[in-house]
Amino acid sequence: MISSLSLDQLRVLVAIADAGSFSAAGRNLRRVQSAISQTVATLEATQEVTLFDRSGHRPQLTDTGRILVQQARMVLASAARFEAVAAGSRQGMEAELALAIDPLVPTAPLIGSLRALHETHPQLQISFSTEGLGGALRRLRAGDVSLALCLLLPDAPEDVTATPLIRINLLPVTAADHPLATLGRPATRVDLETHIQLVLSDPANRHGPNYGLTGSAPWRFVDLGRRMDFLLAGFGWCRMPEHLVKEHLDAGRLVRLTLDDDTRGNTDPLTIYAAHLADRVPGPAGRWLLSNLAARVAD
Amino acid sequence: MISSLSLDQLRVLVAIADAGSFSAAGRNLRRVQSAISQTVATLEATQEVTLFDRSGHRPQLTDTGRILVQQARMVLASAARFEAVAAGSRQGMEAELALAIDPLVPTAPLIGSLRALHETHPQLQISFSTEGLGGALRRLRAGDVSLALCLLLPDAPEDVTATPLIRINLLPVTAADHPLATLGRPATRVDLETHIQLVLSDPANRHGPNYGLTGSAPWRFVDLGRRMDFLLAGFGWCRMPEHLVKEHLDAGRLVRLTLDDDTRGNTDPLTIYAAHLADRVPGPAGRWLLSNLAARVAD
DNA sequence: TGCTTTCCATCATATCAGGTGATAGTTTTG
DNA sequence: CAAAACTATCACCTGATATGATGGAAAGCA
Repeated sequence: MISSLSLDQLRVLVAIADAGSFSAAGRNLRRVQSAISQTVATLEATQEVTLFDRSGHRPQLTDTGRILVQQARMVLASAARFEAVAAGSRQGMEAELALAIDPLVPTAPLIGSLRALHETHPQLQISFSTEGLGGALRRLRAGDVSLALCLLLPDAPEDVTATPLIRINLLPVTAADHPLATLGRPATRVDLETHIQLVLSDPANRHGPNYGLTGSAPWRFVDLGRRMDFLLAGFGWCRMPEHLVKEHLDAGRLVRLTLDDDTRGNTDPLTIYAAHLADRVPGPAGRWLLSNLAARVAD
Repeated sequence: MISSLSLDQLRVLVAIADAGSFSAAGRNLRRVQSAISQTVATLEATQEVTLFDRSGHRPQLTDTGRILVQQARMVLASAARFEAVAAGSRQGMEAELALAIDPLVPTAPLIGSLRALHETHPQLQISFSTEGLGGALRRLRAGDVSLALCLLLPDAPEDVTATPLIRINLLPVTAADHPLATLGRPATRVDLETHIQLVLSDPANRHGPNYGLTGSAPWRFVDLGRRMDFLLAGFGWCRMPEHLVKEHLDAGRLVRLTLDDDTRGNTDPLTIYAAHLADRVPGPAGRWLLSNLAARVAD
């Protein structure tokens, strides 16, 4: 046998440390004292350590023994976590919750909900991925994640079930020193097409549809942060979620564009959906997260 | 039995995950395949979980099973730490190393040595205490710590064995705007006695000897940092370790006092000793730390 | 397709770790 | 000094578990 150490030996050791004597530990564990004595003896023999100092009346933990009791508590704690995970999945709890979210999803409420989820279900492993636009849906379809927070444009697929979660306003904006900012009248399609549009695009699908594409000279970005850098630097215009540009608008670094009727078609609020595969319903933890998140964004 | 989970079950579970099949795991563990099969069955029964999907040819880990394998690895890792501690103490290694240091001991080399000690003996628990002057020696005598880095003034006690470790220069200093700083001649005993001396004193022994006490109006401090604050604020003068005031001297915030022959008696370098009780010799880790520290301060 | 190999579940049997109960010795308590 | 509490040791026995054999199913191979 590679190692003869057993959890039972550790349980006995900790019980002795807690109870204060071999006999008391035996009573707590419902074993006779001799069994305790013997377990300690074999533990000491197999590990070749002296756990108790027998010179006095009742055995006293040695220095080594005290440290090993601490170690034993840690082992038992991790064993308890093992059993907690088992108990969780026994009640139908998924063993892990894998999430994917699209870049446009606001992270503030998500962070709060994830923290609350971890506190409620400490043994649940949570994994999280965010990639370019469309990545969340792709990971959902690939089976990598069980829950996606994503857009469903241009069309709602058949194989996923989605519930609306948040609506975010997209505002056409540009830098304060950009020509479009000083136009003095609503921008027409021609105005827009003569300037660079900074678009988010699905990196895996470069020639597919680009949500909100109007102009003809798009620069393509995968992540919002980098697009924001270019936007602030005055390289072009784009539609941005209201909550991300509010501060810049207030500070005057960005300005909101007014569009004429012709180009206003796709300025509807964008809806973020919580989606899962139709044949793979989220477990209790996933549903808990969704309801918590829904309550949080309702504020 | 409170919990029937055993380390052996976890070893088997992990072995299967590593080997890829029950049979291969059995070969690795030198048990027949039926023993593996049975262990898995009882683990699944007692925890009431399904670890393997038996629908295919060879059992495949379920989602829950995968997570539980991860958990099992963590339990086994902590069990391995338990055994590492036991193995360490089997070789005479102390189970924990408790240190106490006096405030004047320079911390820079100590931090380096402690980090190296932790890398060399990861399973060793290191505890560390620093209190007022004399506190290290007191904790050593009380048996709280096995090793003290401390002064041995005014006299070397009989019951401890000490080896010199570092000599630190004590410089009489005061703030640049203090009257003593602009004296223009070596300070006499009378000069010093008319000004406040900022002394470190043993908080447990307020009326005992105060190392380096010259003046008659001492302000007593327990920690060096606070004393430094008062020193810089121009409240008085004191002797400080060279390495702590070098920067302030260079910057002109503090100035070194020159003393006349009469008061120069106790300006000898102060020796920091590594001390242990004569009847309680440090183990390998303590000796390792001392030699590493000695090499470090030799630079 | 047919043969061989590999794999797993099940069962009866054997074995051994470990729990039980009794006893003796020691220290503490009153 | 007696009673109580505690531990070590021993013989004994129980039960968990490893073994070995068997059967069936899937996969590899010619």
